[in-house]
Amino acid sequence: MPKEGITPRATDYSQWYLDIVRGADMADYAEVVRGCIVFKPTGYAIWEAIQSGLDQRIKATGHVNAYFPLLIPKSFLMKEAEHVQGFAPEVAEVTRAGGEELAEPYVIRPTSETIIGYFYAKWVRSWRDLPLLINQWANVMRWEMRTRPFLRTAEFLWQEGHTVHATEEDAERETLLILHEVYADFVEREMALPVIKGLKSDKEKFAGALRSYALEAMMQDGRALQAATSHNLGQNFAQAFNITYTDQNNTVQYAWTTSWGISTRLIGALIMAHSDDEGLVLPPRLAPTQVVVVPIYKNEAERSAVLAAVERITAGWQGHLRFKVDDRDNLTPGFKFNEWELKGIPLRIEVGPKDVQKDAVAVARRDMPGKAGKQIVPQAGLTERLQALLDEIQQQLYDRALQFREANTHDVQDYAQLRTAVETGFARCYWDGTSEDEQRIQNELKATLRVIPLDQPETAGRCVLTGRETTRQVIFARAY
RNA sequence: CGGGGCGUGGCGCAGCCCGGUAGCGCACCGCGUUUGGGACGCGGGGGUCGUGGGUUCAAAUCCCUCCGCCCCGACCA
Repeated sequence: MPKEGITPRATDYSQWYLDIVRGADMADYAEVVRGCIVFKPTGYAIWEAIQSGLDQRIKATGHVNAYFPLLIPKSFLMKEAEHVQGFAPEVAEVTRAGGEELAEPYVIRPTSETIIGYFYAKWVRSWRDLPLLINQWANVMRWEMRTRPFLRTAEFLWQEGHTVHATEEDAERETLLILHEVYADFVEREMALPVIKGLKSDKEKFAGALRSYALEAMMQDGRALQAATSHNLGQNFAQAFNITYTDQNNTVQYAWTTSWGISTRLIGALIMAHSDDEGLVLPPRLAPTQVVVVPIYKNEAERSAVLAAVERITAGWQGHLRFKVDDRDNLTPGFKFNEWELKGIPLRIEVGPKDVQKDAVAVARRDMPGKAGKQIVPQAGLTERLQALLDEIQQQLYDRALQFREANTHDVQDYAQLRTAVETGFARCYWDGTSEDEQRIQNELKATLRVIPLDQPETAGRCVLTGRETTRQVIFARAY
């Protein structure tokens, strides 16, 4: 049955998204600050779960955390030609402070390559100082024309890794390590979101990078969302900021740097990949609360019996399950069912007088709304059963998203097929065009070259636009 | 930045055309009855009608100004 206040996806996908954000109580518009949102506790808890999973992987691959200033001298931004062109239009500036006009304005960081580059130039002297592997968790600001909660906000939270290496090979290895071991591993395993790993085209790469790698995911409306990026910056920033080291042969060399990031936009991806017309659907491994218990009773005698049973049942859960008992007395069970569905809690346990009598509980799966996902199970062995169910749900969400992506990815041979394919999903095709050709497709079809997958076919084919033979296959799609 | 829409209790809206006591639903507070899929009754609180100006005996309503927000595009994580 349709949820009150949630526009069905089929009616208006964009409105559905906004309804989920509001309905699940994840964010509030920061109405007084253009394009910004308040991350409410429910939404912020998801970010904390993302942070925790990523931070572990970042550290496990040898990186450490640090923190750099929010404000960057404006001149820093100007030092890398492509970089300034890419970011200048959307930076906010601080021109006054302490009641006086500043000699040099600061920009509020849109990303930190420049300020970090400045310090790295000071810190790096010898080949022995390399690699330098630092990550920072921070907020950044980009004055975007059009904003949407989580997906694109003027201020957003992210992590940005910035590393320095002695050789191009080392920098490339780092860029790919992050893509595979940190980002793809996290997004696929924890968020249950299948991704296509690949390279960005020159047109789409990060402003100032040599090469950008990215993870692309498909949302339920068939559009692409870039879930993560990892950039090999070459020597561009090393030259702009004079990051040099003395090698084993006593020769001064420019270093090679990388940068990589994941942002609160992932919360938007999470919503759009898994949720349904009943509300948010959270993958169990990421869900701040995995199990909610709703006690049901009619009178005081039943109440004490049921609550005692709940106490007994949940006693063994500590350390095994993240759970919550909804013992609010002023709301009906039906209201609670709807509320927790809206908030995406993976499993709901109902404990009523009938269950107490039978030493059973009712278990409802969020990924299978309605009767299909509801069953009565014995209290004995419940903890293990719930853990197994959570694993099953996690897998189910991943499989479902992957099937959806496969079903909506079309191999296209010519322009007419490309046009049709990007209306509903990904178009996979051979490509030998230029940046100008990409621009033309963007103008005509509103689709962009999302990614050049790392997995490439053995055989050659004809470019969807030019007809030239090529071995390079790419994904075109409309994107968020 | 171009195109469109909207500003009225916390939220969603009606009222405006045709000027005359600011209203409805939800939410909120109190009491009581309820509770296995969004409970019900009774009582109650809360609004500079976005801003500034003008017309008028009288403006939420008519005229002008400014501001803000949302949606659709181009730009972007």
